[in-house]
Amino acid sequence: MGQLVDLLPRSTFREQISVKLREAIMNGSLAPGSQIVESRLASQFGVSRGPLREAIRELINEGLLVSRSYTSTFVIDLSKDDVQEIYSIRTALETFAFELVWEMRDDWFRDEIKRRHAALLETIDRGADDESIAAELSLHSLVYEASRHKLLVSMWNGLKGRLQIYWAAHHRAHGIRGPKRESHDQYVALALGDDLNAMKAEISDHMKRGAKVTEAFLERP
Amino acid sequence: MGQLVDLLPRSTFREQISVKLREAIMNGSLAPGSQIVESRLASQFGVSRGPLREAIRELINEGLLVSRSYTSTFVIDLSKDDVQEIYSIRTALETFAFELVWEMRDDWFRDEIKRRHAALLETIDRGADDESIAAELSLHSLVYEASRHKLLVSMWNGLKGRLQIYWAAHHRAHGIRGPKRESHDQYVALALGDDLNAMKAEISDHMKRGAKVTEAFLERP
DNA sequence: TTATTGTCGATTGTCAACAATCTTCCGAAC
DNA sequence: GTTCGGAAGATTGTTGACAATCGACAATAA
Repeated sequence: MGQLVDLLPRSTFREQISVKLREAIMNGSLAPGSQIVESRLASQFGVSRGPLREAIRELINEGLLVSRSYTSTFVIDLSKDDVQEIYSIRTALETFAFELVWEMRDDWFRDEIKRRHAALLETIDRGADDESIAAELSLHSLVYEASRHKLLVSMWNGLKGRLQIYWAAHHRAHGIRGPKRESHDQYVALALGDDLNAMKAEISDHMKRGAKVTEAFLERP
Repeated sequence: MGQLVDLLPRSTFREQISVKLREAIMNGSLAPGSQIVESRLASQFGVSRGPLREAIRELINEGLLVSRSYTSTFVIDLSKDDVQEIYSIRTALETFAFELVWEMRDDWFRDEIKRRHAALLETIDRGADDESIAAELSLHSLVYEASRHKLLVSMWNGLKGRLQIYWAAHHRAHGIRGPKRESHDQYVALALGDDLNAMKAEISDHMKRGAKVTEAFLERP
């Protein structure tokens, strides 16, 4: 028997706030380094500090906020080392994901990777920077999703959040453009091909390029 | 300049509770699958539900507890798939850690790995099961610590917690002994040697053996 | 008997007031 | 001028009461 009506989205304030907060950080309404004040945010959201604090704790655990006891809470501002670490772990995790997926690639996988790549190209052509970032991350997410490895997916989601903050904030601050049009041609071609080692090499290169570009933001005066 | 005195351990209730709770889960006072009731725990700890809830959320994010809105929260009970996933990710992460560390291994690393291995052997000889588990995890932790990769360390800590719960609980439940005496001879020897590929192969084998042993617990009637 | 509805206890979610802590700044002592 | 101390303000931490939700069981009607 099918679903007669949609499930009502009954969720707690904590859940709603944590997604709203995440959005606000990702889209730059809350800039990296800016201070979070519980009482102010609570009244903005129209809730009390209780559920708000729990949502904040969630983002702290995800590494999106940092706090000092009794004193203050801030949106993270990634350092050069942090970015380096994220990219190096990404290389390890995404390589592992491709190893898991390689023999399981099916029509759905092939169609979906083409679809997400096309979506990425479309946002680039439209000049929609923020959407390009999301589209690029969505393209990379595919292999994690396809791996059916829950732990791996959750680790990737953690990294993804931090990368997105970082990119979005710096693009806005410096007027830098999103991903280049041809940046994922090789990645997608190899992911559809039959040479796993070439794919691994491409992941490694791709991440090195990404780390370099991203680091460059930080060296601006 | 070094640290003159220890930092005073002035911490919030939330912090204290979260470590106490983690301990209670790890040492089996709170068995896998058992229910957590906020009001009961709060009065046991002598605090109100506020900070307790925040501590619980922390453990939920770490994957040690699960909760259903408005209904109940439980200590996790790992499934066969979960264990499989933990070991497979461990293989990827620990391999990556050895790649990072390999050329940086120094006297401290060599001394420390021998020291931790000796400590493991000592607990095994004493028949101290719980301590053996901690000692084994401490031995494996070394390469993560030595990598100086903060993200990698934090991911490992997440896995470590779940593994420890799992092992401790099942050892208690089934009267199974801790790690075998010779289980890490090869691992330590290769970590001190000069063949990175052999080390990687050993990690892969080691994890496969671990996954097998651990899974076996689950198949008991 | 069986399906439906109402009720009740248990548990988690939310709130608003109050406490503890940290930082800043100002004034006094030297 | 510098250092010390302490008050004031800002922010997070904690509390106890109250609200919302869920699951089970009893009451009811067909």
